[in-house]
Amino acid sequence: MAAARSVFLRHGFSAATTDMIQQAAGVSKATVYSHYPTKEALFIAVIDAECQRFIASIRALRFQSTTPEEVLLALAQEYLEIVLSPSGLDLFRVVVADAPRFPEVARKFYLAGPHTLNEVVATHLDEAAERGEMDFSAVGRDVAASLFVNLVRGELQLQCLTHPGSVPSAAQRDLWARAAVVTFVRAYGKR
Amino acid sequence: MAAARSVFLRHGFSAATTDMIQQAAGVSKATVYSHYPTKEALFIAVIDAECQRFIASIRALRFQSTTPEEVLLALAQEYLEIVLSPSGLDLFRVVVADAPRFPEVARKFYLAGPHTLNEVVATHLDEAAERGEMDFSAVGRDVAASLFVNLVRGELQLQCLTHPGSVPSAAQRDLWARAAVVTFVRAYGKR
DNA sequence: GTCTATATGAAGATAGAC
DNA sequence: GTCTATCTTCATATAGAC
Repeated sequence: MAAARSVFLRHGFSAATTDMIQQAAGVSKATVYSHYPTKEALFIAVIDAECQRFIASIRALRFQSTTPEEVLLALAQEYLEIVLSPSGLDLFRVVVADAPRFPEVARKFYLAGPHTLNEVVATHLDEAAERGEMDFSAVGRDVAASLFVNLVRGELQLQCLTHPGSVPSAAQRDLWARAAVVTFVRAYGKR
Repeated sequence: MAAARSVFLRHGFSAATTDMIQQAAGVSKATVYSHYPTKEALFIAVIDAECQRFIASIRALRFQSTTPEEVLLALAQEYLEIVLSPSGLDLFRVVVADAPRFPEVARKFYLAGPHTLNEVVATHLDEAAERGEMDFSAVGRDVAASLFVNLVRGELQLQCLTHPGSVPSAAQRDLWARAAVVTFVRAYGKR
């Protein structure tokens, strides 16, 4: 599994070969096929496990800051770290690339990553709204949560995906996290 | 080229075979190789041409509305139509998937699509700022332009990429376009 | 459970005739 | 310029011994 994970995340489904996986694992071809019936089944197992890791890392995000700005900023910074990590980018790449061939895997990824985060954010927005700190009546809580997540992730993720190998600096991550929070709070914070 | 475009956009580089392209074009293997030396070269030619189409469609966006809201809304709606079109989604999928193997192609795509649009939007934001209708001093004009684009594209593009075949309704596109504009104007419009 | 060895098919690319 | 036929390599998957 570890070998398959490394190979599939790096090359995607089609370009990955069972030879690579077999060599990375230090076993023979037949050993791989004794555990998983086909290359497809192994791929699905790998991506499913990776989605579980993703969910866990997102659900582990914790915030006990004071102001809404601080909560959102902490959330933005930690989320950027996850999504811009090498494995985060590789997972996104592979899932999107092979979505037409593995639609179930892609759906599961959406639920594991973006959807889970939307829910986490929506919960925090609810609390802020209840405390009277913010107001989302213009678009609704769920839409607002998704808009915030996309503000945070958008530009940097796209740059990373189209400039493979070049990692954005901590300063850049901080800049975009703050810009997203500033925008969101200006739009929905009470004056 | 038309046959190669169809096959590469549907399957990506690795899963596409020269046989598919040859059959789709109604010619023989050797004919393909008499025009392009390798599969790689054909792929690069196809994606480059597609990026040119992308630039052209973005630069063709025109707006002569009155209020900043209307300009941004028209822009958002037309951009969503481009980016959520079958060829727009396929291009994104393939470019991102094969970025590690074809980094130059991926860089060109970023410049053709997201970067070009950022520039177009930034120009309009400049005009709005000069007219005193908006104020981007908090984050800067370029960052603001990118934030707006990501508000517009974010959620729907991600859903389309992870739910292949299911096209969002016109009502959904309208909902997200309006939500993005509302958020952006609330954040940066003069009161 | 794991190995070596191999079956079987398909991929990218070319030779040479028309 | 295009075709048919073919070369070579490498892919997935399996058979059978240890």
